[in-house]
Amino acid sequence: MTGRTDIAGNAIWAGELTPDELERARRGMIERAFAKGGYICHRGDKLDYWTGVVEGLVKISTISHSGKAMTFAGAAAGGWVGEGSVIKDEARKYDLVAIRDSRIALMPRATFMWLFENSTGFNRFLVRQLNERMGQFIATIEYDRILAPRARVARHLSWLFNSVLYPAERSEIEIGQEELGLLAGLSRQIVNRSLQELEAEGLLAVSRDRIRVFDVEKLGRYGG
DNA sequence: TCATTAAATTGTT
DNA sequence: AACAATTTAATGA
Repeated sequence: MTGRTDIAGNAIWAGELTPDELERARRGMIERAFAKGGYICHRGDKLDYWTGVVEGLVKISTISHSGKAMTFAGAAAGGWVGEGSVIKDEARKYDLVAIRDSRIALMPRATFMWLFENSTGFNRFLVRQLNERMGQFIATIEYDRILAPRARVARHLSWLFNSVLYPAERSEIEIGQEELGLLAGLSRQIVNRSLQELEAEGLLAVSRDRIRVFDVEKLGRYGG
């Protein structure tokens, strides 16, 4: 950890790149630490970096005109966000907030654009990711008003296990109930009750700071 | 290794 | 939001 980690080499898109491209990606890559509650960027900022979560948990959110906080998505370790703003070279349309102490990888816009224009593998990754997120946003629109808290918790959880966004195979994730509440836009109490209900249905098992999922498929379809 | 205490998280109201 | 119960981490005998 004192010597610098190979952020690029360990990134989920590293496998899509040629050795040459990967070497290029390594250049200028920065890693920064953010404390719990810290803003990685605010809406309106012009952040010239593509952002990856090395360790920790981040939420992508904004404050609506009515003053209500709204979370679009969460990003756990291994997730990368913000390519839209980087590609279009425009200000961020949302806040990036660390929900817990996190280590964030930053890829300079110049590097990102080079990969974007030269690496087919990198583009393959981007298309997959954008396509996957599109599906999530559509789901968000339909469920946000309609579905019960239980279903919201279920879907947010399933997203954290999304195999496209987080290729690493795993059956459990380190996340507290308060953190999950921040992601889903629900109070800790509601999350607690919802998790107990989902557990009673045999979809998952909760323990301290940890949730083990038995049926990701079912969670994703929950209530829909 | 075990016991004690402090801190963080979860369960309830 | 407040409070109790539970789990974990840290400390020291």
